[in-house]
Amino acid sequence: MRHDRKFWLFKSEPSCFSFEALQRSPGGCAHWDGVRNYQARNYLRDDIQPGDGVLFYHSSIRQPHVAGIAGVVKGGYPDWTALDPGSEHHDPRCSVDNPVWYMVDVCFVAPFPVKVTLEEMRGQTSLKGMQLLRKSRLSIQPVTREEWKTILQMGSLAASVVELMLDSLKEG
DNA sequence: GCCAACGTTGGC
DNA sequence: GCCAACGTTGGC
Repeated sequence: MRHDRKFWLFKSEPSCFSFEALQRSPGGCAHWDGVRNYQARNYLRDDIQPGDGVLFYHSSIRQPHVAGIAGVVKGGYPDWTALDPGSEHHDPRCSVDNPVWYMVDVCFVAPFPVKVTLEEMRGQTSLKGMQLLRKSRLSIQPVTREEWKTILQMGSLAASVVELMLDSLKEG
């Protein structure tokens, strides 16, 4: 069993890219591209590894919530949308030699039988330390194993089963 | 739609 | 390298 798995929360506006859209993507997988914040970039480039668990969070809607679980299948590599003049994420400062921005690949793992809303998370004493509930507008945030387990429990997902699914994702 | 929080830009 | 101005995020 792997002991170095990390956990993350990825934010997305569902009108832009939803958890359901990830599920419908080819193979249930997609590039997590377009991130244009240095702190988030550093996590993508340096820390996020295949097999890591992702809480897929829907932001900027009436009831913000964690919609489900995704898994990382490919660690950080250059985000080519930054080089594409036709992309809305184009960044003219970037080149092949200096990509600046990075992305990872994620795959659908499991939806929450019960969506975990921001409001419910705020009500959980054990989640008081979560970055999401404190300051950050950061779109990629680390999540502790304890926070991960609490949120899975709130959403009626068995953490042990999800870990097995993340293991199998990692193995291909 | 408002606005607080906060990241980025650019003049000095 | 400071910091004011400005832009963006995202909950409400």
